[in-house]
Amino acid sequence: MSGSSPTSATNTKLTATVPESAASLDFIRNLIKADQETGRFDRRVVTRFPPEPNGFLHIGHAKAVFLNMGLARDFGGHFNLRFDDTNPQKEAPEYVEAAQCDLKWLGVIWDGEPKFASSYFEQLYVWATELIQKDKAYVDDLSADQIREYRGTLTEPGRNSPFRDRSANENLRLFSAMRKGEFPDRAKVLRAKIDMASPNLNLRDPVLYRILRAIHHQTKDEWCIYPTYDWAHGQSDSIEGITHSICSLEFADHNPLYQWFLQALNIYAPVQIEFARLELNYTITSKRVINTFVQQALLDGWDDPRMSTLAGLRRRGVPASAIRELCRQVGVAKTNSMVETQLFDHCVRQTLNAVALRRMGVLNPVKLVVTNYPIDQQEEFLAVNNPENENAGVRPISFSRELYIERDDYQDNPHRKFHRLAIGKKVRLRYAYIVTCTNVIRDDAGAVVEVHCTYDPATRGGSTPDGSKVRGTIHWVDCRTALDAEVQLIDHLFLDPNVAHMKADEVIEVFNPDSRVVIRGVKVEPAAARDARYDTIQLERQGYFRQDCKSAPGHISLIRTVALRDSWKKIASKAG
RNA sequence: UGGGGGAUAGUUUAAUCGGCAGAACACAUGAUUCUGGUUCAUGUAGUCGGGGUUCAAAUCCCUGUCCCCCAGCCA
Repeated sequence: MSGSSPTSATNTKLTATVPESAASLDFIRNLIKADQETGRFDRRVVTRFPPEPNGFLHIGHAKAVFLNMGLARDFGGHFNLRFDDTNPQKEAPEYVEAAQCDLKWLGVIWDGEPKFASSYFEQLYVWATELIQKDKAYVDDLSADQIREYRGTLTEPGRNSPFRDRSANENLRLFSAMRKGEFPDRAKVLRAKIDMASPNLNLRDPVLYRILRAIHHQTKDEWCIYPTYDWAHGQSDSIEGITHSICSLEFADHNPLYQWFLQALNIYAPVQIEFARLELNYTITSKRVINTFVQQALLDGWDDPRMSTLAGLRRRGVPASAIRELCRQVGVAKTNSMVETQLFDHCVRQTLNAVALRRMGVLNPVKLVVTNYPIDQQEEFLAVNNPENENAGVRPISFSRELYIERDDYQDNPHRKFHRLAIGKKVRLRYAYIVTCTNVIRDDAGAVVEVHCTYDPATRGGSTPDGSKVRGTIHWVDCRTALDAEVQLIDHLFLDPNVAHMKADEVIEVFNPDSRVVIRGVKVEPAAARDARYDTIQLERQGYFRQDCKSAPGHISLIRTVALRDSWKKIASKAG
């Protein structure tokens, strides 16, 4: 700190919580650390997460929220949730609700009550009149089209509006009349008087207020004029005492305007820092595109399990901690970047591997008959719930003469490295017995309808008392106890990894029609169906699954969160 | 082509004052394994180009190239 010794518990905490041991901090943490060391901020760090409630939160928001909350936590500061609700035409109360629900699920804890930019409307109005009195704002009668014309272009300066030189008194009177509803929607605006020739277009007399007769989800019909983002954002930050206002790269050009307002009003000025937002390949977050897809019934809704909305990821069975881990691995920088979904999948598997209960389920069943097993006999084996965690315990699984196994686990003429069933070959039925395939029964078309095996009673539990090695172990479920289920196999929603940067009307062209494949006739052990309702489970050798919370009551529909890594696929494809 | 931002393995990132370019994912090979999972070991692979300063440059200087953002009364 600035050399003075800490005198209060608060100060002690502040210095003590600066992350110092960390080998490498991101550029924002380095900046804040430097700010604290030079005493640039004499107060503790305050950050905020400021979503507009105009849609569902997605994985990109997760990065922003973890960054802002992490900053506050790391530096012993304060973290606000604020809804930037300045455009009632696009916003709705259900988004305010959903955002809080999604954030809680993510494990985000904000300090105090959620804030709303709309609760600062009166103060913003007062400040606007102050600007007018200082001859720094004026009421403009130009239409939106005319304002655009007058603004000039990237290379040509703009021209002053003919209404730019109205007197402060006239502006005050007109602005007050705007608020009172004396003019039709969009008839007039309040603009800052800055510089129509500025090379930064944001400084060419930006609009501060527009007339809009819309019912606002928070302020109802109290207002018919609404502040723009630029006018509301910085002052809201200032009111909340935000020290570091973190935003995404595209707002860098707004920073001079952000500071201009605060200086003109002579009020506390936070520092704005821009970072690159999170983009995932094969993924889109555009609200407009998502809406179009929902309307065309290509998507279930905002919580479609193929989507990278938090609601979609949650429904898919992705744990919140995996999203946090992804954000941690991705880091924070100013370089535009596109993260591979493989990294995300890795984070999901890593998290789930440690905690997911192992269960057995057969996606594409064929019957296996243990011909030398007594017809009336049934027994139970104990199967471990999670080999990564002994404390997860065991569960009983039922075994009898007729089982379901994966159709793929039998082959007529197997590749040399195929370690599963073929006539004459041995395989271990997981946790049960070693069996030897004797023959298969076929239908008229030649398709296998039953695989026949004999079992060795000495191998009970799957052990090999004679010390022999059995390479293959396959999963199975008992026909007597198996439950019918369906499974939703989720794949990329789009076929083009760069879809996030495509034009909205091109996106439809790369929609992946196989992004959700529903498989029926699946057989699962009872515990699988039971546990998948509350947690994401692993179906051994298949992947991680979660009961679809949107499916009909009593109907078992498991969404595959992510498949297991599969090195056999590579071996098999090499062999041809 | 006005302004702003950026460029380190395939991807995302790290590198204190100018001092051994380091990770993770992906990929490849092998070992272990009652999940072709997990775990472990090993390997392939990088400083945008060209000059300059220096014993020493990802880092400093000059110069060029490429990418992203900005012309909403959206945020």
